[in-house]
Amino acid sequence: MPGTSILKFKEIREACKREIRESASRAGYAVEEVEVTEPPDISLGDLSSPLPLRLSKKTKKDPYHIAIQLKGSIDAGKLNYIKSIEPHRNGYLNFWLDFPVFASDALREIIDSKLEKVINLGKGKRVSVEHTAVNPNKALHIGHVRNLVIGDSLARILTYTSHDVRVLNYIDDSGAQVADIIVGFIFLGIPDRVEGKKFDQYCGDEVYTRVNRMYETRPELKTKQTLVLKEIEKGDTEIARYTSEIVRRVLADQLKTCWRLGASYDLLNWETQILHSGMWEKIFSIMKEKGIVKYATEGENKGCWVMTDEETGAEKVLVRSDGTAVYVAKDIPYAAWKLGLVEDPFLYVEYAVQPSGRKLFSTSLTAGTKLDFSSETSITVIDVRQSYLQKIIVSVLSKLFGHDRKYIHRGYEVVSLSRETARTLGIESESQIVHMSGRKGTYINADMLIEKLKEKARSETLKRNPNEREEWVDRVSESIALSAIRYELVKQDPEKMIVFDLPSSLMLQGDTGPYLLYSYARACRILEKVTEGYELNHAGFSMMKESSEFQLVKQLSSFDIAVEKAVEFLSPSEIARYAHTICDTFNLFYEKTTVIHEEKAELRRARIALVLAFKIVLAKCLDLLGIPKEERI
RNA sequence: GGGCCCGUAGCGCAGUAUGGACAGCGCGGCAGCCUCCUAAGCUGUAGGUCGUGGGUUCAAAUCCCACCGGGCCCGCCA
Repeated sequence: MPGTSILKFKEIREACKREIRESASRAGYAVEEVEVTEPPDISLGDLSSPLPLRLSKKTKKDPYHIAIQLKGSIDAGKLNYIKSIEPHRNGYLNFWLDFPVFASDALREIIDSKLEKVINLGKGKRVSVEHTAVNPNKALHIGHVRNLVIGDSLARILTYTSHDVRVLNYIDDSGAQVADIIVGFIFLGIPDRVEGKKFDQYCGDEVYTRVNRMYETRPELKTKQTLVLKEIEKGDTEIARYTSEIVRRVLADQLKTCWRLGASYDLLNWETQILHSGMWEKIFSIMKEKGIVKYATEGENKGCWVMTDEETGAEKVLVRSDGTAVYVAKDIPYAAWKLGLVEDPFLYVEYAVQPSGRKLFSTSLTAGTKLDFSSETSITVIDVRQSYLQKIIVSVLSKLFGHDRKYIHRGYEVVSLSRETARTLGIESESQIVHMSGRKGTYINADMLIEKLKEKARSETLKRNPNEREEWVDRVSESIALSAIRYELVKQDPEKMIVFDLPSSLMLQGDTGPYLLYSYARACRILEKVTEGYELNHAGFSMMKESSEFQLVKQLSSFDIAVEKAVEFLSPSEIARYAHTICDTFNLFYEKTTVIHEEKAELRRARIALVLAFKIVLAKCLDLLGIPKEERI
């Protein structure tokens, strides 16, 4: 088991907290939590505590005097890397780092470790992350990509922090959306083969939308949908087998997009198999025994099995009067399976080896081997519109099994379209935003967006590298396009809606993925030209004068703090923002100083170390965000 | 009717979880910087009643209450 890896900056901050607490206690103040933050300006020090301000509240003493008092009782010998401590008039206790000593040690631990060692936050805990889960009747649109990018980044971050991660992709192969395209193929004679277009796009763009338009003019078609759904639920009928074949063809194309976006999975969970596994019947009978569901003998839900919400008293139907389970009810056995709370009815077969090299398994009820995909914690990445239903699942699980395992809904807001972008799809709207709709065919397709981005990246790349081989240009354009789309959809707080605007999403400058790649390539190009080694002696760092140099060292040494936040809040955007911050500082450093042309050898070698450390940290961020790296763009 | 989320510069966002030192960044505007490690970069400038009103506090974008605006959810659909 690897030890917890803590970088220098956090270590120093924690040491300051401890020593301030002890100093306060020696000075006669009882203190529990000590806050130590970075001051807003470098002239105010490297670390700072507002504790004197807080103490003045209780004691009614002048905070400045408390600051002086605290400084007096601090045992400076216990604080490595701290050069000086100064009380500030405003009531802060400010700390200055001994920069040359700090910088050389901080960069050494980054360079020596290459950040390859995991950060041991998870202690090997088994966690499942479910993401993507696109209905297998259409191609991915940008909303699905937000889901994928959040989920995939989360899985990468959790793996890096020593969680034992299993990535699940749920395939709803028995839902109405799939039934719709089957209705189109079987009852409307729409061809189930297409030339010159991905099959998933064909199904979504042409078949699904067409069938839904026809429902409006020919309502009797809905009975065909019901028929198909019944057949799928029965299983092993001609229609069920045909549906399975279509679903697999759609999924194959969807996975191409997912893999292209850098995602990979461990397991495909098929809804039909969950349906046919008998898990629901078992759980349903336990729910009946425990009184979690009851049979409604009167009222509007007469003849249904319902669950009552204690808070509101509202009834939620779980089993219809015809005996079939509703959507959320089907999710309950799956959720219980994820957490290993029910006997696993599945066998597992290898479905594919993914481009990442990772094996992708599929559940099976008929053949395969026994494997263990259960987890102590399950994370389901699904948009906020599902919050209510996800809450029901949590509630049922805790009533059934208690609270020793965690079912977490990682919600995120949807991606909608700007009015202008909606207009390009032929939608006129009064409001500022327009929601995408698969049924209506109003969405931005993911493959299309990647291609547009790639095209733009290609022309920019050719401008800068006119003599490069096509193969190289193609690879770099692809990486730039992927960096753009992944960063765009992950940088924002998940709680906030993304209003997608086509022209601005095609931008390759500013706060974008390509900016990160550009910064990375800049660092690589410097290191490529370096003809000597780096050096981590104090002398070189003591010659540094630029604030960007000080800032960059501190920021690089704070990498683990960003990772911890990302894990704590299950929010990959923390890493995206951190990556952007270090790039800003690096580019400032690049403008203000020179590395290979620096004449003073010691300073030059210290700067080489700084660039190298930057490259290592940014590379790790890009890995965690699933963004491909290029040494030159 | 009940519940959840969002509201910070013209536009898009960070900062809110742990209240604290002048509210930051990107795009767009204007003015600049490539005989020098990639100008997909950098600098300067203009631009803000932190939705509104109250409250708590020495101190509020941050905490509490109310209200306003926007989005979403509350189906024997999935």
